[in-house]
Amino acid sequence: MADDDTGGDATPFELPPGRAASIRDVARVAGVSYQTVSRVVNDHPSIRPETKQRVLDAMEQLQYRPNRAARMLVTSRSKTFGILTSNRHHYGPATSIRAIEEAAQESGYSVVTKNLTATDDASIVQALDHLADQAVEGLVIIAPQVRVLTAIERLSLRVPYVTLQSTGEAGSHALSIDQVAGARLVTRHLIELGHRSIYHLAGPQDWIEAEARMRGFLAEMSDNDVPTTAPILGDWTADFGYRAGRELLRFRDFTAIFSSNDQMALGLLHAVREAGLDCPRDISIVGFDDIPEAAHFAPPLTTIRQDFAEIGRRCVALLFAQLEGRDADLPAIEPTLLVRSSTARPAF
Amino acid sequence: MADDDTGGDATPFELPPGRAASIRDVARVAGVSYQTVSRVVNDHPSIRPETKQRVLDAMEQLQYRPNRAARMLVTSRSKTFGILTSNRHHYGPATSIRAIEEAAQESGYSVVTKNLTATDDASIVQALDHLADQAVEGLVIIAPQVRVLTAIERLSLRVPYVTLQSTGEAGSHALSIDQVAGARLVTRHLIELGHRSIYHLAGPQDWIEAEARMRGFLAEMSDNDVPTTAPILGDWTADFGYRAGRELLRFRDFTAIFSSNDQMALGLLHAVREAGLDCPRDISIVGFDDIPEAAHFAPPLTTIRQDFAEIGRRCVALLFAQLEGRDADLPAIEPTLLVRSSTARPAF
DNA sequence: TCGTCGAATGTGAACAGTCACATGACTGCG
DNA sequence: CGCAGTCATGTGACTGTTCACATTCGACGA
Repeated sequence: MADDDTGGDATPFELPPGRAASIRDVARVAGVSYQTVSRVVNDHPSIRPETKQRVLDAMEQLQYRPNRAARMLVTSRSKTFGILTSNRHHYGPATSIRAIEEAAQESGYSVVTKNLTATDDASIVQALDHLADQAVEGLVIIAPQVRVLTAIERLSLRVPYVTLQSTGEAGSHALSIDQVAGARLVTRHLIELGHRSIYHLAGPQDWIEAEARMRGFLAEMSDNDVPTTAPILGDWTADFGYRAGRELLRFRDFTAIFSSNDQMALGLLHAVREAGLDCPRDISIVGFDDIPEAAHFAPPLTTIRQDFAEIGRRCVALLFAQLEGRDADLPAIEPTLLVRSSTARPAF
Repeated sequence: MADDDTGGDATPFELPPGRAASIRDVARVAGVSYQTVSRVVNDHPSIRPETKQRVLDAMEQLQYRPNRAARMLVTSRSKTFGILTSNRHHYGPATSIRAIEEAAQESGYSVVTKNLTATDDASIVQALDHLADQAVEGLVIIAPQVRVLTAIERLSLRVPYVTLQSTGEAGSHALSIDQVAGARLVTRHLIELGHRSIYHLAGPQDWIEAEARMRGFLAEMSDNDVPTTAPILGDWTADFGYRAGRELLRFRDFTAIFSSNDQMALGLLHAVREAGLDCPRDISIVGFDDIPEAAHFAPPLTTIRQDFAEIGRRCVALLFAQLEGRDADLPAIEPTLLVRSSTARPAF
């Protein structure tokens, strides 16, 4: 049953050196038609196990690799998602990206990330353009989202997209992680400790999560009838936190600061120390994100932990849902409060 | 001159809804052959400016986008580089990745990053496989490099690759950033301050840069006839630094520690503080990398700054050099020492 | 005046897959 | 015993682009 194949003679079949094996080469070696090989590759049900094995062997022998380009061309599906990110070295985004990559790959998708260097409209458009060139089938946006969103509208990209954080308004585009709830959580923690004058060091306001955290802060404060001052708009960096802290400490008309992320909180801590004050004795500071370093700050930072990996996974799930035209309604992920040593009752 | 085109009548030419415009559609609208359109796209020299404009207009009108897949198929060039990374959220790698993406894109290349979750051989092979599926033309490796390198050998990948850090030995594959020099720099700094018992908290030894930094440390120590103890092998995390610090402080038979990266130094700082000691009065600590947060540690960290962006750019340059078969000999980048407040003369 | 050259453009065939349809063999049923 | 139906496999056409090779046309030198 084995020696009836076409020309099963001494020629071990070698292909021209430069070229990689194609489906047809495999077919020839296995003694079947190229279509059969294609069926094996896509494991079509009706194929004899014996034939399948023969094809598999041939593939092994020729080191066959399906050609993505050809498949992409004919199916006009790139099996690629794009991620638009701007500060990827931040812990949260980076963790999510990793999870996205993994989840995507499980479904045979790959991921192209594009970094936004500047946040002006021109570079946003250029970045989206680049992603469009890759024929991405879906988009995850971890960037100054409001601007990107309008750019997408303007370019009339016909691609499903997901923003990493809840917009509070949008339907299937936004991932409902309750940033607002997280912000309320830390704020309540401070209030319960007895703080009555609390500053908020916010993130850039074109970031939806920055805006959501700020909303949560303001809501919790007003719910508890604590008067608020205008939030300070930062840029996520420790440097900014430091400078803001120095500025703030010139007056010292507060007992606590809620920083919209952990990096800025680090800068704040630095400024407090430099002013000869002690956190948490004189001033309580809380962060947001729980980066792996936060536990080793001086003092270890009270913060909000978010499950960034889970967020990433959900991004992919949502994208697939949109691709398949169904509505995936994922329950919101609840952030958790991590009380460490940077918060205490106010001194007076 | 404008109304002599073929059939410039009332049909505005619309293509079947689902399909995107192809080179042939553009050709029809512009009244030229598809080859001419192809020439315009690749800006071939001999094409009449007038014709070119007509084609350009048609492209604009149809919102034409060249189809990557088709081009890839026929040229068998993916115009894609792969990055294999393992701890991308670390500042250094992340910064380099961004620079790589940018530099690549300038030459019309895109970048696919693949994250290594586990560092066992199986997942390395799987990751390389995934990258190979994308038909990447070059590879940048930011990962436990020695293992990856052997995996590449074993898979007989015929792709030029660059490792982010100097191996000290390899030729054109390795990027010569002088890790050894950097390590010598900090070590000398400590020695010059008067330290004679210095511990080294190293990175995982399958990371080439970890190994190089350790080599630099040992070399500088022995050059100055300072006796050394065996380096402690860490995992780059602040958590590890903290635990190692606690362990080390039980004996306190040293006056300084050189940590192979800033994160571990942060953990060390934490342990020192917790032991009721002061850095730098009791113990000096130095890091490596100069992450943006290092300036805000308690105390601000003395460390080695590396130009990660420049490294990224060079990766791409090297890759192109390898692709074109020429030898690019880039001068090494010299790291610089940043003295902040975590180092001082030893107390006794 | 004619062949030659180069510029500008067109034609056919590849590239490596998938899809729709066709074919042949075998099974089960009336 | 013939016919329908399924299983296993094969054939031809098509995807959007580039490459190698025509073809046309005007200019120019012999």
